[in-house]
Amino acid sequence: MDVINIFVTGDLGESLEDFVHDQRRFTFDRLGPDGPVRLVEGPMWAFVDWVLPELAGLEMCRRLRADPRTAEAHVTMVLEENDPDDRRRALRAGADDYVVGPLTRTAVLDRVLALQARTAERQATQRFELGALTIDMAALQARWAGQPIKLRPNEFRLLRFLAENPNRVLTREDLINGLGKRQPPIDERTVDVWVGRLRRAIKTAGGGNPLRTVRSAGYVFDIGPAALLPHG
Amino acid sequence: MDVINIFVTGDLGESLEDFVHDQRRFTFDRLGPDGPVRLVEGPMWAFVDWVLPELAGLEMCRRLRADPRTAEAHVTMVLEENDPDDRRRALRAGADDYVVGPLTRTAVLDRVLALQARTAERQATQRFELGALTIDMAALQARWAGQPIKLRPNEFRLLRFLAENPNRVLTREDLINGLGKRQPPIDERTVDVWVGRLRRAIKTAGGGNPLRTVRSAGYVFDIGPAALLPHG
DNA sequence: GAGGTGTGTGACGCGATTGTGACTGGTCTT
DNA sequence: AAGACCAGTCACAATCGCGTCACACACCTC
Repeated sequence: MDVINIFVTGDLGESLEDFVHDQRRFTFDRLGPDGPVRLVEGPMWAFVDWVLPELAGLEMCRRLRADPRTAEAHVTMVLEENDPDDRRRALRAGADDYVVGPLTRTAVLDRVLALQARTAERQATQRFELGALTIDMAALQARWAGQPIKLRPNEFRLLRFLAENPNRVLTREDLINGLGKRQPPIDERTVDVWVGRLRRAIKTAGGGNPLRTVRSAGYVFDIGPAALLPHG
Repeated sequence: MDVINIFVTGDLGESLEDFVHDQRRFTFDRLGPDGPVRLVEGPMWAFVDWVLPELAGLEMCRRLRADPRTAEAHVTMVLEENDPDDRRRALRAGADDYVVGPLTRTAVLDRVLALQARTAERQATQRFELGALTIDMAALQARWAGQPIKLRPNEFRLLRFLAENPNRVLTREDLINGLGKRQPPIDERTVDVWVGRLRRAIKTAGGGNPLRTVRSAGYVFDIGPAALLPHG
């Protein structure tokens, strides 16, 4: 079973316990001024308060990055206010991203699961599943609930690229670049046709429509974080 | 097309010209002791030599940070040797990072493109959590207590801008400018309609009303204890 | 070369989005 | 109490964005 180690500063540590969700075990630990209280194996996620009793959050952030035991951790800075300067400082101090507080259990799990899904699925290059959809990279074959989807080469590449970036709006430009079609230059509206054809192919195989249009922006492959969280 | 403006000190400036790579246009300029020779729009990247003919690199670095025209630039210090003390001094003087020279055109581009990609990735995963409200910039989606809010493009932009400046009264003019609608000129009363539509959308998703009207002034996104609670 | 498949593009039409003017009701001033 | 001022809301028209289709062209197969 996967183990995901979450470290938090501040009060949240007390109210969280180890538990299992979705085939993964989560452990929660406190993060003190001298680093993690306990050494662990596996991926680490750290949530660092902007203001700490003994130490500024930025300094904590830098220490995490400098310490080889924690240098690889994914660090999320917890801001109290949405100040652009603070955001910039946080990222510069080594944070990978940030949320604007207060930090709740939902916020933590939401964040970890969403980013986990995004990065983990991408690394399992051979075959990955997103809901009812299965994509087999080796066989160049996609299935919906076991039913094969008849896809043309370009449609498969499109589906693959969208599925590799779930829950993220990809502009038409992103998609053109992502499919490696920069040369010769492609009209952005052509992407609409690609998506239309892909949707029809999935539908023909009895599938739903995981591709959401975001007006005046692009397209997303939707797998809602709400679907991952039972308690909501 | 994206434009990336690169400023260099020292000799490199002569050998570089504007050119296009990877769908982006790069412009190269010299950085003199009095700052950039030319004013530009768009992101700026500065490469500062550790040793300069007229000026120490550290001092140049501080000047860049102090000058509002260049305060937002991404500053890379070019070191001759990999001395830890120098690196620390460079970062403390305001540099964002450093490379160990000599500086070649390839080094510059690699650096800029790599950092570009990383910050783009980070910005793409940005997410605010303001109490019950979640704004996911990657998915271009807002949620209230986990419940998706159905927003039209303009409403999303408005919510985003308000949430980026919480607890601050924004005039109708601020909002029009903040959404980038200076051209063609927009009637200020139109903002009232925007706000009305946004409020209704949040309410439809089961949310409260974090948008407070400030009579004869504008609107505020309220992040008070009351507004934070679901159904507040 | 004939037939078939895959793909990019322009055109068309529908529905969503959005700015605006008008009306309503509330609040403050005198 | 009357008037001035201000914000919420509605209906409507103009515009915009997207889905779709038919077609042209580039391949491949036999």
